Amino acid sequence: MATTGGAAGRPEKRKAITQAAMVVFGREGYVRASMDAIAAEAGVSKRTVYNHFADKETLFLSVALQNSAELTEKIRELMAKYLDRVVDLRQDLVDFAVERARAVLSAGEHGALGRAIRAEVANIPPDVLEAWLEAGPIASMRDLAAHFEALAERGLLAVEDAGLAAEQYTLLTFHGIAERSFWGALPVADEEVVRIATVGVDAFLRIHGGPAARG
Amino acid sequence: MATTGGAAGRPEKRKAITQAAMVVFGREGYVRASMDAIAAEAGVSKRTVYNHFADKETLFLSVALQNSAELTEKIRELMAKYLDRVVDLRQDLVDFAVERARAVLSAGEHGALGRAIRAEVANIPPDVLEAWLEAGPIASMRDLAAHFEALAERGLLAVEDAGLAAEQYTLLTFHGIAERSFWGALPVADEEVVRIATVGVDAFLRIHGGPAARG
DNA sequence: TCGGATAAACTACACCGGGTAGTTTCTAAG
DNA sequence: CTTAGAAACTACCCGGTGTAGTTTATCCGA
Repeated sequence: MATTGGAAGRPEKRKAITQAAMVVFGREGYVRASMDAIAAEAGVSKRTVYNHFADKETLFLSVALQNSAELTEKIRELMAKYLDRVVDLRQDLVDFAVERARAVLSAGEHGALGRAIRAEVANIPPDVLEAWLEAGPIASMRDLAAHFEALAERGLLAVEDAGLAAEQYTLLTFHGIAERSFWGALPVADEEVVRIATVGVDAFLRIHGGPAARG
Repeated sequence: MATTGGAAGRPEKRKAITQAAMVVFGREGYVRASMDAIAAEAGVSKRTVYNHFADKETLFLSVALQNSAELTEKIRELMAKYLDRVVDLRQDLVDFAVERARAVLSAGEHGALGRAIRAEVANIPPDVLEAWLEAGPIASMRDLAAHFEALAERGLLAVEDAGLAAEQYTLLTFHGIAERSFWGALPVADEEVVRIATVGVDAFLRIHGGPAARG
């Protein structure tokens, strides 16, 4: 019987499998990826893969959730680094936008799986999709909103709806690049990332710039 | 020999095939879609499909380009309707945003194929991808920029870079919904579309509102 | 205007090669 | 005795081709 959910078997093998699954699913997408390829990438027999995960779909969804949580954590660290102790608001907002774009879209790593999920959205069970959103994009948005709230209390931003501000910041500084690079599938020049982030922050500050930021 | 490029065979059959291909590719995605399913959907034998299109990839790319051009034309009409003779700027910008979102994301139709392309971007020949972008998103952006330019000359908008304004308008009024619905894969309540468009336009006018729009 | 000949296009169906998910069997090692 | 590895096996589906027969459009002669 496959130990689909709980931790079973050698943990390091399981880790190797999930890591390999992220790589292969991210590179090939769900449909194209084969269990043989994942087993090979993990340096493990296919039997072992099926000992840890019931089937292809279970493996994919499991890895997707894990990846989503990891990325959220990484972004959370970036926020702590750039938005906790703000001195130069505009510069810090630009730096965070750039680093986030790099973290999500830089070749292969975290964003690739997100692309696979977006491609498969119609075939993902609603509750799993919900969980993925909650652990990923929604969580990041909440974190960002909390930071904006704090900045607003310091008078650096003028926001009545921090959630809305977080969304608009993300749209203006990130989604343009994400769309242009097709969520990391195509490379984007780093100067382009910086340029878009800068322009986006300026626009954002026009909307939500606080008293201290208004000319 | 397959008559891949030129018009050959019965035109109505060819039309039925491209139409069916749009439906099936849009619903299943490139990899999952089978040529059998497309032939069945078209009410045509599989051999006929291969008489009109050399192979699956050719059919997909051909249909993608056609679809892209059609959608661009549809959006162009919406711009003509809402942005040619503007009287109430804010209302017209909202109306256009809502109608565009409906046109692109409404269940199944035009946006579905775009999703398939975004999923396959890594496997699409660069020159074809370029052509798709040029006939689709880039063309629409240019059209919108031209309209903004005209509005700026009337003093309704304050834009120095109309292209940038067009992008920001699109981000603020459209991409939020597109991302939330995964480009039409999941349904979105119409009130939500209207709400996001309205909020987006207000933000946009904070950035680029012209003299006549400033309080 | 009509009726059949002709050629192109289409259909139905079997078929091939290749690839995949998932299972099983057997073997080795800790 | 438990766990994993290797590899073969099953059952299936897909892209694409070959073929033989059928439909459809076009044209030509009376």
